[in-house]
Amino acid sequence: MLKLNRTTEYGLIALSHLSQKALGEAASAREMADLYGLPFDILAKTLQRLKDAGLVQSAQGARGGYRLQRELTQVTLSEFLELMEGNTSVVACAERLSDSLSDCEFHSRCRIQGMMRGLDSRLKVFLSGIRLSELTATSPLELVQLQPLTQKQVHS
Amino acid sequence: MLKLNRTTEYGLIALSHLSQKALGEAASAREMADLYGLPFDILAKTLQRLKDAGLVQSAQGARGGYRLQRELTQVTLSEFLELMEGNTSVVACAERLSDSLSDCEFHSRCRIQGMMRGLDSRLKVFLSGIRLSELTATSPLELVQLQPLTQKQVHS
DNA sequence: TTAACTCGGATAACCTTAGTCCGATATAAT
DNA sequence: ATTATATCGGACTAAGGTTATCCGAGTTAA
Repeated sequence: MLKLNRTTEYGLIALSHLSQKALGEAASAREMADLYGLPFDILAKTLQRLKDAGLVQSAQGARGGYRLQRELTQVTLSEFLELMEGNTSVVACAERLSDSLSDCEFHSRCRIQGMMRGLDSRLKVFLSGIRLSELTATSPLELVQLQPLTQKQVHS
Repeated sequence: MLKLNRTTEYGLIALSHLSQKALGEAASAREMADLYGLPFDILAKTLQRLKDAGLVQSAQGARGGYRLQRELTQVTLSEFLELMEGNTSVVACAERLSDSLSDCEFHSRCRIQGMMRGLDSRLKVFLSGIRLSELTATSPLELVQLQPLTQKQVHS
C-alpha cells in the first residue's frame, strides 16, 4: 500500500539538497545525480516535473540548474504526493468514481466503496498535516505532531 | 504510494461479508466470489491467509466455509495491512535497514533515510487508529476520529 | 459415492515502474 | 565563434511485481 515511487524519493532528495543551498545558488541535475548516486535521466525528468509544478525554478545553459521556488514549510506532503504520484486514492475503482460510478458491475453490492472513500479523505488529512520541510531536514528527526496547515496556507 | 493490493480489497470485502453473517453461520469462498464478482482462486488464497493469521476460522468439506474468529473492532488497519501486504514501509531501502544499513553505498550522504523512518512510524500510528470494523461497516460511513487503541487492545 | 468444500503449489498473463537512449535547445565562458 | 555545460522532452527497452489461471489433493456432509 505504502511504497513511494522511486521518482518521489528522488524528488525529495533533490528538494532537500536544494533547500540547503545558499539563496540564489543553483544545483544542477548532474551534481545531484552524482552526489547521491541517482540515475541522471530520471532525476532530470523529476526536476522538470517539480519545475512545472512551481516548486523549483530552472536556469538553462552552462552554470544553470535549479533553485527552490517555494518555501518547503508551505508545501504539504499531500500536495507533493499528488504531484509526484498522481491520484492518491487507496482503491483502484475510486479513481474512476468521478467518471462513472457504475463502471463496476457489482457496484450495488460493493461493500468497500463507501468506506474506502472515507479512508481516502482521512488519509488526506493526515498527509496534509505533514510539511515537506519536516521531511527534508538534514538530521534524522523525530517528526512531531504539528497543527495542520490552515486552508489559506494549503495551496492545492 | 497508497494503492491497496487487490488481495487486500478482496480480504476486506470478505471480512465485511462474514461480519454480517449470523453467528456460527459460515460463508464459502465460492459464495463470496460469485456475489461480488471476485476471482475465486485468489479469494480462496486470501481467505487462507486470513485463516493463518487467525482472523477467520475454516471448516472443510461440504457445507464448510469461513467464519470470523476475531472481533473486527479489535483489529487495526495497521495490523491488517501488515498481514496482507507484508512490509508497510514507505521506502524500499527501509525494508533492508534491519538487515544491513550499509547496503546503500550512499548511505552516509542519504538525506531521506532518517525522515522516512519517522514518516513510517507516524503513518503506523495513523493506521493503528483505524479499526477494521470501521472499514467493513455496511453503509457508506463517515469515518470519525477515534481514540487509538490501547496497547493491550492492539495485538500485533 | 458424490458433490461441495478447503488447501496449496506451479505457472502464465499482464501491467506498471524504472531505466536507457536519443536528439534539440539554451547560455556562460574561453 | 566555438565549446562545454546545462535544461528540455520524446521514444523505447528492461525489469519486476501483481494478478490471474490451472492444476491436483485432501475433507466432509448428504
